[in-house]
Amino acid sequence: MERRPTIIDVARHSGVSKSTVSLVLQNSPTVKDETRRKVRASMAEIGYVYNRAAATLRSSTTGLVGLVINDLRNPFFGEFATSLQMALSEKGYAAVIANTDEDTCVQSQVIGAMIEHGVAAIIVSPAYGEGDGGFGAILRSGIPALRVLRRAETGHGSLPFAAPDYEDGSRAATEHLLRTGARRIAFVGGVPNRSVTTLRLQGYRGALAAAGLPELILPGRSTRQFGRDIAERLALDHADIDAVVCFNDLVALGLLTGCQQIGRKVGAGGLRIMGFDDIEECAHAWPPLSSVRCDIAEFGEQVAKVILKWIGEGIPPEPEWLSPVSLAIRASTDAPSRAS
Amino acid sequence: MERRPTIIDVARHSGVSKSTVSLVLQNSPTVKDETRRKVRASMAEIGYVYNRAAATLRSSTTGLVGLVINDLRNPFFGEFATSLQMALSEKGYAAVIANTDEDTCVQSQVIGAMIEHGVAAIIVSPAYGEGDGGFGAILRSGIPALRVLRRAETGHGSLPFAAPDYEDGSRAATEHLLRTGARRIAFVGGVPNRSVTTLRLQGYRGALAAAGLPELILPGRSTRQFGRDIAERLALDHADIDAVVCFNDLVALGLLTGCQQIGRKVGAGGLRIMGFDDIEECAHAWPPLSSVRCDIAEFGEQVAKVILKWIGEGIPPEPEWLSPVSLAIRASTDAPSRAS
DNA sequence: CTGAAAGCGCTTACAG
DNA sequence: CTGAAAGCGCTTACAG
Repeated sequence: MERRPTIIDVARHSGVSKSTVSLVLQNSPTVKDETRRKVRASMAEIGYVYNRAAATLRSSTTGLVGLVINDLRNPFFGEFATSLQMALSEKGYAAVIANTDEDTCVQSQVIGAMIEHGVAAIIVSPAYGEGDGGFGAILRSGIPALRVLRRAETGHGSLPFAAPDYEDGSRAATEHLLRTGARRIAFVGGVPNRSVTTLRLQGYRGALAAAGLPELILPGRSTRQFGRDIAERLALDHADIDAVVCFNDLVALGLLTGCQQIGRKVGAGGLRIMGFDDIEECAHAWPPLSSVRCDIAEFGEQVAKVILKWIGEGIPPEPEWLSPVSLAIRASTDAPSRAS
Repeated sequence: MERRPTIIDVARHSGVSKSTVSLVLQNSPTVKDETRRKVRASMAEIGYVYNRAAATLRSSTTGLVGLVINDLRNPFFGEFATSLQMALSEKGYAAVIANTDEDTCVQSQVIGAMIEHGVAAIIVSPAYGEGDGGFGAILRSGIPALRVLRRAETGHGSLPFAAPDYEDGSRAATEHLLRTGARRIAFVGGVPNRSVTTLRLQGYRGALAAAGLPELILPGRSTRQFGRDIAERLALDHADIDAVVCFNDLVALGLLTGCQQIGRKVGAGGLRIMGFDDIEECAHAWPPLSSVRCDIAEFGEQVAKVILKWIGEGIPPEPEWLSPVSLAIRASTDAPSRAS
C-alpha cells in the first residue's frame, strides 16, 4: 500500500498552499468558492483522507465523545446509549462506548483510556460501589463531563447530573393505581439504598402516605428472574396485595410471566402491575404493560444537545436537570386491552 | 487550568531524557528497572496523562477499533457489541461504536468518520440495501476489516466474513421438532432474499425435504409485533401447523405472547415454538422458549481475538468462518418446564 | 484572500 | 542503557 495522501499532496495537486487546503478542510469563509471547489476536487481525485490525529495534536480538540455505561445489555441503558450516539454522530462526533458491567474498577480503567484518547466530553451512567470510579481523573483532566441516569457519589466535588424525574414517576404511578381502585399496593424490586431505588421508593411512599394506606416493600434484583420468582411469593404470603409498582420494566415483565405461570390474572379484576421506564417491549407484552414513560430515547437526544453546547460554546449545563416523565397506561393496570 | 504535562515535563522531573520516558511508556525492556520506577513515580506525581493523538500521529497506530452495527437496539446485536467491546477493552483497545439503523447511507458516513479517526480495524454488521455502504472506503484505506453476522454484498472485492452457522442451526431445530413428533412445521418471519433469511430457510427446507414433509413459509418483519400478529393467522388459516421455527427470538417471543392472547397452548400437546439466537430472555419467558443457541457473547469474544491477531501480528482471519451453534431445548418445544 | 514558518507531543532511528 | 535530532500531518498566528 502507498502512503496516504496528506494536505501537502492536495496542495501540490491543486496548486495552492497547504494552509489554504487546511482552511478548506475547516470550511473557512475566507477561501474563495472557486478555490474551495478546486481543492475539494483534488481531494476526491487523489483519495485524500483527513487525519484527525494530526488535527487533534495541533488544535487539541477531538471529535470523540466518551460514553460509559454501567449495564449496556439492559435495554434501558442500551436505548439511551444508542439514541445519544446517533445524535452525536449526526453532528460529526464519534462515540467511544464502554460497558462497565457495574464494576467501578472497570469504570475507572475505561475512563482513563478515554481521557488518553482525548475525548471532548464524557458522559457516565455510573456503577455503584467502592472507589472513586475514575471521577477523580475526570475532574483533574478538566474535560466536560456529565453524570446521567444514576446519581453516584463522586467523592470529589460534583459533576452536573441529569436524569428522568424518577420520584415524580413513581408518585404518579402509585396515584394512578389508587384511582383504579387498588388499596394494597406493593413496591417490588430495587436494591435498597441505591439512589434510583431511593427515589422510586420515595414517590411510592409519598402517594401512599397521602392516601393513608400502608406500604409493602419487597426489594430485590432488577431482573426478569426476580420478577418471575416474586409472583409466587406475592400470591402465597401477600394475598391481599392488589397492585404492584415495579422497580423497573424487567421486574414487571418477569412478574407478568410469573403470574401466567401460576395462573394469576393480571389487570383490572386481578393483580394490577405497573412497570417503570417504558422500554419498547412493554407495549408488546401480554397483557400490555403499563409503565412510567421516561422516554429514554428523547432523553438521550437532550443529553447530546447539552453536551454539544458545552463542548461547542463552553456553556455548561445546569448542575442538576430532571426530565419530566409521564404514564403509559395499558391493560396491566387498567383499560381493556387494545392492539398497541 | 494549567497546561497538561508532557513527556518533557516528566523527563525534567525525573532527570532523564524524553526518549527514555517514551521507552518507559512503551514498557521497553531496554530501560533499567530502577529508571523505570523513577520515571513512573514522576508521572504519578506530576499527573502526567499519555497523549495518544501524538503517539498516533507519529507511529500511525491507534488503540481504537470501529464497530458498526445495523441495529444496536436489538438485544442480539447489543449483546454482540457489548461482549466484543469488553474483550477489546481488556486488551487496551477502545471501541468506537455506531448504530446505522439499517441505513446504508448512515453506514457509509460512520465508516468514513472512523477511518478519519484512524481506527486500527473495523468490524461491521452491515445494513442491507442500496449503495456501497462505505465498503469502498474501507478497501481503499487498507484497514483490517471484518464483516460479521450478515453477509452483505460489498460490490468491491471481499472482506473476510464470520457468523454463527445459521443454516446448520435451523436444520438442527427442524430435526428436533420432527423428533418430538411434529409433522406440519412452519417457518415464520424473516425478510425474503436477505442472506440470513436465506440461510435459516435453507436449513429448515433441507430437514423437511429429508423427511418428505411439506413446507409452509410465512415471511415477515423480525419483530415481536409480527410474531404476536401471526399467532392468530396461524390458528385461523393454518390450523394443521403443529410446530414453528421462528426467524429469530423476537418473533418467537411475540408469537408466545400472541398464543397467550388467543388462549392457545404452547409446547408439547400444543403449538411447539422454536426461537433463533437464544437471547437471554428466552430462558425467562413462559413457557421457557427453546432456541438455537448462537452464543453471541462467546462469538463476540472470538471476533475480538481474531481482530487483535490481525492488528497485532498481521495475520488476517480465514476468508470465511462459521462458528458452531447448538440447541437450547426448553418447554416451548419439548420438556416439561423447569426453573431455568 | 493566500503563503511561509512554527509547533502540537509523541516515536524512531541513530549515536554514544 | 540513554541522549540529541528529525519528523508524523495537521492548525495557527502572522505577513503579504
